[in-house]
Amino acid sequence: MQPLKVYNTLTRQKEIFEPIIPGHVGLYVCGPTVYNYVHLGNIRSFLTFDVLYRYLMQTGYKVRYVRNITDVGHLVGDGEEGEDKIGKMAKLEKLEPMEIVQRYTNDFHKVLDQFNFLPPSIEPSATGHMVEQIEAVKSLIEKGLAYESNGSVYFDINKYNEAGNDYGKLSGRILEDLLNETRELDGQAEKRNPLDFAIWKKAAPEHIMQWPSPWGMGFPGWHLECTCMSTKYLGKQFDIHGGGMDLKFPHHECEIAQGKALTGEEPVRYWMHSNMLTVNGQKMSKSLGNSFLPAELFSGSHPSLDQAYSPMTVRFFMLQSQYRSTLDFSNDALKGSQKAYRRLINGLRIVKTLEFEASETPVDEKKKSEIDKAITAFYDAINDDLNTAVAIAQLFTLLKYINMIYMNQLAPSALGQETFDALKSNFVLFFEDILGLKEEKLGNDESVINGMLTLYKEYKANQQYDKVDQVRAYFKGNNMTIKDMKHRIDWAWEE
RNA sequence: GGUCCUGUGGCCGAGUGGUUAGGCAGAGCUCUGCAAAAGCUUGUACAGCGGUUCGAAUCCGCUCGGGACCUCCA
Repeated sequence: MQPLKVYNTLTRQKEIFEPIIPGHVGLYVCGPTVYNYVHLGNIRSFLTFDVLYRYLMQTGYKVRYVRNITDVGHLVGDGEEGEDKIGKMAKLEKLEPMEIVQRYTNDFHKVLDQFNFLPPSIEPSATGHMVEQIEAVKSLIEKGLAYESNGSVYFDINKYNEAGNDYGKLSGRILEDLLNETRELDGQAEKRNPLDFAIWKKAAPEHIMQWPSPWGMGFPGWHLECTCMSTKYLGKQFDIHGGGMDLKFPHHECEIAQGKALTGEEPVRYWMHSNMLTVNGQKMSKSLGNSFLPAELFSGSHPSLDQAYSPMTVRFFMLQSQYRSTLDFSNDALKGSQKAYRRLINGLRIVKTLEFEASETPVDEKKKSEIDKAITAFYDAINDDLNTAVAIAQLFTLLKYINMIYMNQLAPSALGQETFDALKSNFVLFFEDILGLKEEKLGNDESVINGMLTLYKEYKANQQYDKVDQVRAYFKGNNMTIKDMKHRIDWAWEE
């Protein structure tokens, strides 16, 4: 089996993952700014790191997974006129800022739960770390890497680079290029260099979220919270930092600068970025107005959807591509995923009931070897920078054998006890524990189903075919289908 | 304009220079009262043009198309 490799944005290549402390992993992922509902694009990046988190734990690491909640400091614009996103929504909706935060945090948690994401180990909020942020600003000023200007404090890019650092290395920016392209933004006059970014912003009197500081009333800059919280909970240097591609610049670039400036250490070993979800080839984003809310997807209420799609269908759909590729979102693609996902959950139901039976059938080395290979290939795929698409392909190989055994087309003993057991346990492990998929109950409870199934058998035995058809129609009406096999009769979720 | 990514069969989507990715849809077969499910078989492919190579979807160049970041965005 291959060792785990991840694509490190910092070095632009896949690297073998080696934690700083053997057996332990510190993982930080940028969470949402809770001023609005999370949309589907956001979900993709949380999904990527949910799978990573699950897999790391599965392979025996003790993982501390920190994912923040941004509840202040994220500006609508960048200049002096920039409004805090939370504050803006609070004004619009005539609510306390913390009501906004609570409402959308609740929604966020609900949606994540629907998608079967594991909760992080720590979920810190920016407002809960005001002291740390103010201390960080003080410290940066003392080090001469930040300066106060008209009640705001800015990070000094030139000083930082003069000290031997390389602002722009993560996103591949060249300082002069950035300077040439700088636009006329409000508040630039306060800065020594147009590229300097705010670590503390002076608040106008009417600004509803503000805190006292040595520089007057204000609020922290967006990038600072992640630096403070990751350092506090994971240390000066930690293993993995994740987020969407669109956060590379400026957010993550600024995090590196702040971290390095504060502690003298490179804050992160492996930077991982998930790619964008697209709609008709274009990035899904709130500002473009082409984003889908999870709730709209689950109900099918979005105008461009022609049916509802369940959370697990969507999760599966996203896992069919590799996280560093863009993924295009469409009805046709989702329908295909729904069918494929239901085939797999039918397999999941079946595999849990399969028992090994010794028989005269000799071991079929070819089949045995194909299963063993698929299991190894699954791990190799995940280890190859979380290639869930290739991993899922292995699941279908395993599914084929599960179905064959179930349909009496293959005797368990043809695989030998060991491979049979591996088939059973790994299918469940891969599907539920690593990919984080689960069976969704689509219809009635089992007692009703079993009663109807008994009726079906009776009608079938009596050759009452019109009644048989009625029972079939009942099942179909409940998202199920009858499996009328030679040796037994059972049901499955309709695909 | 700068930096970077990308163009795979009807659709989605993997692909480390030579060996079937996979899924969905389509066709045929087995099974079936008829179906469904399941299994088996199967067609259509690497944007275009050059180059490197014994051999390229994969490397290089050019052309055309799509996209991302450079401003808030996962």
